[in-house]
Amino acid sequence: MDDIVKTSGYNLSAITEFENKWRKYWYRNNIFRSQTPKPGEKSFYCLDMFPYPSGAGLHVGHPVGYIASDIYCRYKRMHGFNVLHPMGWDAFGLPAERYAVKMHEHPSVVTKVNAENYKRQMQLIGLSYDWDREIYTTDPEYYKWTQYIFLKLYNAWFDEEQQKARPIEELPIPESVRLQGAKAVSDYKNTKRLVYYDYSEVNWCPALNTVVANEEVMADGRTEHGYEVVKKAMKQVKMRITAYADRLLQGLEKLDWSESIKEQQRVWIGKTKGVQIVFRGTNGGPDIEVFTTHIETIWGVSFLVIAPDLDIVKDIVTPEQKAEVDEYVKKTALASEKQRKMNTGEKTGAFTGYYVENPLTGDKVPVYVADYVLKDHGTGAVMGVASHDSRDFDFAVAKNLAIIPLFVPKDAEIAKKILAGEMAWEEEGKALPNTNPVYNELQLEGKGLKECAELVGNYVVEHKLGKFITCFKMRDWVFARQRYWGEPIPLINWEDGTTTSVAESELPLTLPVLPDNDYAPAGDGKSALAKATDWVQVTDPVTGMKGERELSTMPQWAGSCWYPLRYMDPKNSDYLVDPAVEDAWGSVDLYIGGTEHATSHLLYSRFWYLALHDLGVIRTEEPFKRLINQGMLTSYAYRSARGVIIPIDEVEQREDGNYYVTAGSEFYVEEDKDVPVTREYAKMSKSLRNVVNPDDVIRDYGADSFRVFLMSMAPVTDGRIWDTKNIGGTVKLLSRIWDIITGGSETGYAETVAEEAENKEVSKQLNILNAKLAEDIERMKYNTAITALNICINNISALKPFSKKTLEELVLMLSPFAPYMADELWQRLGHEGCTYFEKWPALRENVNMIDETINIAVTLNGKKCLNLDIASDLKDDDVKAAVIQALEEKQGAPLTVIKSIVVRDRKSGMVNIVNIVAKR
RNA sequence: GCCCGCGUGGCGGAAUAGGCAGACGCACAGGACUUAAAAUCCUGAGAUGUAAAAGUCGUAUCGGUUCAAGUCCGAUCGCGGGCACCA
Repeated sequence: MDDIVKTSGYNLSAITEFENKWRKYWYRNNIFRSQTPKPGEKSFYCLDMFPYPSGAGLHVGHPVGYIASDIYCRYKRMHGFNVLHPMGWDAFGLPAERYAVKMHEHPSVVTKVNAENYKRQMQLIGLSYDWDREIYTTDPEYYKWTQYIFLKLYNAWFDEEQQKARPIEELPIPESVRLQGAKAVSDYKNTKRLVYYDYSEVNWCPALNTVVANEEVMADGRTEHGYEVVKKAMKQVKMRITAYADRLLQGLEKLDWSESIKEQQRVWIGKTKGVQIVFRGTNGGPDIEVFTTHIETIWGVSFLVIAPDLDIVKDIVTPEQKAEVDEYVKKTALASEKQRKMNTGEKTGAFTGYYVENPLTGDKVPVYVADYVLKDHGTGAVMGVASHDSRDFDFAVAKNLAIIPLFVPKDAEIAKKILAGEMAWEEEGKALPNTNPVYNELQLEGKGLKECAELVGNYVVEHKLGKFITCFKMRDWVFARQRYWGEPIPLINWEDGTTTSVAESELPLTLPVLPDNDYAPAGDGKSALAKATDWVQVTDPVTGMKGERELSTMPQWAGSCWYPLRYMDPKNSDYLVDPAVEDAWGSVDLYIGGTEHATSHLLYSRFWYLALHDLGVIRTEEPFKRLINQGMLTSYAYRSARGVIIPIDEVEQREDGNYYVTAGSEFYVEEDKDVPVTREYAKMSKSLRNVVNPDDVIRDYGADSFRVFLMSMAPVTDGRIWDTKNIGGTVKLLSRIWDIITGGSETGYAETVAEEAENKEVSKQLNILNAKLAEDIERMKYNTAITALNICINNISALKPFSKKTLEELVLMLSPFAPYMADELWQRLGHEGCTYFEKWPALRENVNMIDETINIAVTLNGKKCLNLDIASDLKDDDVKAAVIQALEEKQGAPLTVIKSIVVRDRKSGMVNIVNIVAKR
């Protein structure tokens, strides 16, 4: 493996030696430590999404983002910025708890072991984290503040008028409530808090014996580990994130995030505007309100559908239909999330026997229950318009209900089908004639969909039949897990049915150690905490009333919602972050991580910041100004003819280009020795035996090569395929630089010349490199930055000897990418300490960047026909004349020029292309 | 089904704002050095064509705008990601 690194003095033993040396130097001297910025000091806050430290350690894919941010930070540092670049551990979570259950050991033990391993690997790579600011979300000194924030939100309500959270004491209590006494007032407050209890259906996972969040349920209706999820009503702690729907949506506009993440959040929030309209009950029965975004189709309503789990169902169902409806309601309630989703397309339902009246036509409309209508969206009731909604169409077909066409498109074939009731039409069309008086009063016939929608909507609102409303798809956040390994929720439920919060002074409310170290859930959906009876049972010292602590813990997202704040002031025991310190750093300037948190962490975190800002707890409103999502790293995986997955390092490529199992491997089978294995690529995973560990790569090639290689493969945001055998090009580049600087000297550096004696071209090339690096690092295109380094080396390597200044500048420009080597060379050049604190080289002045003659392309009538050398200082007219002369010479005939265009490079102003349009 | 993104040599990728497509690297071939190999250095290469040139074709496909299109517009196909009965 190590035969690639064999050139010059840049060989593996030397690399290992100096990398170890500098690693010790950096971390022992704490050179990456940062201090709170002083007034007027330039600062930069760069944050990596902190990892959950799993037992497997880092594979080579994880550091893509870490190295990307590290290069950026080192570059910023060299530009005089005070850089905050911290790292910590999102350490609560299921794997550690499962391990603890199995081993009968407190989960903090394995958590610590795993995190230490991650830290070791990160230091191996040379990441410039300030480890003095390391945090664990599981540390009581940390989760004390998570609980503190929880209490702030619990003791707050959302003022719709002001569109902001306010302390619960400021909640206006209606006179009618006040008259009913203290208990009524308290209950009223509880319905308004940002944190509240709610009996609601949750995703219940029987296998894990816990509740999981919507975003943890995959598209197939299972958890990410494949366990089945069913619906179950439970009393849950929830957070009122929906109150912030509008602000979360609007806030996106100001953020420098990828459009795709913003769009995912927009879709998740799911804002829709429509009309809520009342269908009057018949025979004295209740009215039903529906929400629709297509009020213009109200003329085509042939039925109404309500969600089976709405309370109103039992009030409207007729005696004759009761049996059928009851059975349907029961069946849908039992159906798992998965079954429900599998049913897409096939419509089922039951008739309630009840009728309502269409407010515009007066028609009697039958009411059905069907599970394709969701209780939580709008009013949980929709108007069935079979001809203009594909779901309603399917339902109408299944139940043999009327299909009333209203709009048809120009296309005659389609129009015919719509009129025949053979298909639903959901796009633009013209309104058909109708005998309804209101329809004709509004003169809808012949008008388009949108125009009709406006006319009908306004009519409905003016006549007080309905109102314009806005709906959101987003639901409130179920903020509880029936698990042990999470932050305890600081609430107490008393025997009189009231709930109080733990006093701030009692925080942190720490997790109790459980008897016999038994961390398995207590069953019945209760977390393992139920077993800590001493901890759970509380008695009010004043009244003697008994109570029980909330048994569920916070979801894993809790700690990560606010962690950027804590890094600024990690040891503050008086407050989560000193406001002055928060002001000094501001919010995160650059946040780097994967896309998998698009609608979870990144949304929850924004929600907490907004609420905390409203309540005056923190100063900033948005956590992350710029977000970069690194691409996924995949790796090849090999499968033998027998279907066995072969580990990546036990496969070799033969001359025919195919891959075979290496002789001597335990997977080697004599009969198959000439049967190629198939190659696929996939995310690194144990089961595919394609995991590459950075420890191994660094052992074989050094950390600098690992860093540069990983960054050279593709832009940070793109996916990439790891293939160790391609690392040779990177090693070669670094060794060429090494040779240029050292010149073959054992401990010193190459022979140098005075600056004036150096080849003029060198200055030009260094300036080109410098400008290119600045540009590429800023937009995080490290692959082209490394290319620029390569080009520069190619262009100057034959121009030695160099000045010492040149050698120094090269080392400094290399430093963010390959810091170990840069520091070693820096020392060889006679400097004390490391490059981390050095200034990035300035562009050299008085360097002639322009050659005397330049080569230009000439196109005739849009087609390239020749290249021409011209003096670089010619004016456009002279260029044209020269070009036309050259063309005429080539053709041997005069040219009738119609038009001529001289294109100059935007930056240099040099002629690039000349295009001549001539008569043929 | 809907939304978003992307299709460039054998491969990873470059072309930042419509201006010489294929930079740079990997892999490959030839040469130098070497007893030999490795390493290193030099040279070559989109396809087609030619003795070599010239020429022709070429950024998924078809069409359009433009003096000029990988880049802009329209349609089609393919791949990747997200959402998924949200009325």
